[in-house]
Amino acid sequence: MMCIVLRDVELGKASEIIKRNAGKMTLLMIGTCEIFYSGRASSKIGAGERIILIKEDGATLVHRPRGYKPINWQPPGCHMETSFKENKLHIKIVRREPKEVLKIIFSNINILLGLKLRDEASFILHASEEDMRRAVLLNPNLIEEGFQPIQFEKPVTPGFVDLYGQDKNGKLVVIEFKRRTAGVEAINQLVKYLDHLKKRRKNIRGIVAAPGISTKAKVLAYSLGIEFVKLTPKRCAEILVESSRLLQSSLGEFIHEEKNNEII
Amino acid sequence: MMCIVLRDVELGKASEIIKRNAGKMTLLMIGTCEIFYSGRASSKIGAGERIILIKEDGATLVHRPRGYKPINWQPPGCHMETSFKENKLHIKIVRREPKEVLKIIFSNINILLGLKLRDEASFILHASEEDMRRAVLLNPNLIEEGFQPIQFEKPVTPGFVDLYGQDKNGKLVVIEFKRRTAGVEAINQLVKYLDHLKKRRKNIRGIVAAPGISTKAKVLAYSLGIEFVKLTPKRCAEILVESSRLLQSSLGEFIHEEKNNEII
DNA sequence: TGCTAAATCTCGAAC
DNA sequence: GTTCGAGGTTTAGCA
Repeated sequence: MMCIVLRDVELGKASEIIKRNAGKMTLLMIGTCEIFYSGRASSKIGAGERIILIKEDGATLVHRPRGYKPINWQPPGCHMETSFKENKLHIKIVRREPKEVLKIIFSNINILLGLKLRDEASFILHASEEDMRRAVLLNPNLIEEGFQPIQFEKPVTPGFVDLYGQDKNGKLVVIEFKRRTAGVEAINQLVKYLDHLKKRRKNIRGIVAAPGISTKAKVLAYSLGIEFVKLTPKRCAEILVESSRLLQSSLGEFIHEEKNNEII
Repeated sequence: MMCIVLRDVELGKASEIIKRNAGKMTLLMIGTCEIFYSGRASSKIGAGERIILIKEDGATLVHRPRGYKPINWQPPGCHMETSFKENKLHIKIVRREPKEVLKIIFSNINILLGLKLRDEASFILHASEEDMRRAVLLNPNLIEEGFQPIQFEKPVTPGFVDLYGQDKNGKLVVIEFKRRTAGVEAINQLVKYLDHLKKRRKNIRGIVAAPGISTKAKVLAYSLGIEFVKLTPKRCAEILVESSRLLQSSLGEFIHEEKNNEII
């Protein structure tokens, strides 16, 4: 990997290097700085030792020694200006719309890195609500015995991951999927949707499929006739992997990737 | 600042250094790795050059060369294990509850940093919804002419940033603040709250104070008799700074800090 | 501990 | 471009 590594670099020189490589390399600075932000909100923080990461696409992160979140940041697509004034290095990262400015003023840089990172790998994430839906389509018994899904070309209501079907008695069923413990909102969302459907057709069962249900949601669901079915995203992921395996015998290599998912 | 800087460190040695300093130093690794995650969801990504940041509190971030968000992460409070197996460096970061595992497997480390960062400065952020509320208290005309706020010791309903008052005709007014364009949820939230209040008292005006309102929310608000008042967090922040200035003449130095906010 | 709502939320899709 | 909903959301404030 091509990279620049400088220790205790003089700020004027750092300014040059940063200017020359902005947008071309990932820049990493570790040193003492003050930070000011103004835009959708405004913030400031006095001098302290921090890690500043400025990516090729302009995305900027300021990390303190603790915590998951950056204390300040700027999204990709920002423009950077640097200057060396009064023995301090000023870095200004500007976003156009909405207008936001992040100003980092270094009084000292301990470490300055310039990196050309190569990373073409594609990221794969499993077990979304859509994956849960797909798993139930593959294995309808996850909901209950005799459940038969009905698929439509397009979901009737956008922004509502759901599944229609009928139970063993032919009664219409609407399922709402949640990847996490279902709260009151989940019940309300389903009820709202069922109310809408019931204008056209009576006698619909509403089921919330989720790994758990909160106490309040349980009470509310009971009072509204909404049912709960325990279904974990993990189990669904397993089913998706399993079905991939079955396909493997006929399809061959396609699955190789999927198998790697079973980690730990 | 005390720090370790190593280039192209042999993986077995890296393992030793990481083990020795985990939880004591902020660790920064730049190199080629594969990553696996399993927990609330599961993910994987093949080999690529990335930046891995492991903080003293266990917070872990994996950054690719582009984008604001880390591709993988682990929150503070995690436990780390490292091992050197089959010529590769394995780092496992484990969260107890919920059970989550992040596995980083390095085939190469270009740069390894160990940092003892000192950062005791306190972070100050302005222009929250609470700031908007405070600005209206200072300058009630922001809502409308003749508006008079009524403050209670404690908010009547927790988890609802609002303000009571009466208009020039003495009618009760409830204001909900939003720092961004108000959507349908904002209207629903206020209506829900008003419905609750109306059990005791009729004739209440509901106002959403926000920098804008979405088309759907506008229609919904109109149909429900909810009013909209344009109010930007920026304007509110200005008012708070202004009022600080007025205080300055009598209070002296307290404001010095606030003035620094006007950056750009 | 559990729940609720905010966040400089970010991100992506649908309209 | 705007709006809307999901997110491994995270985080903070209370009951």
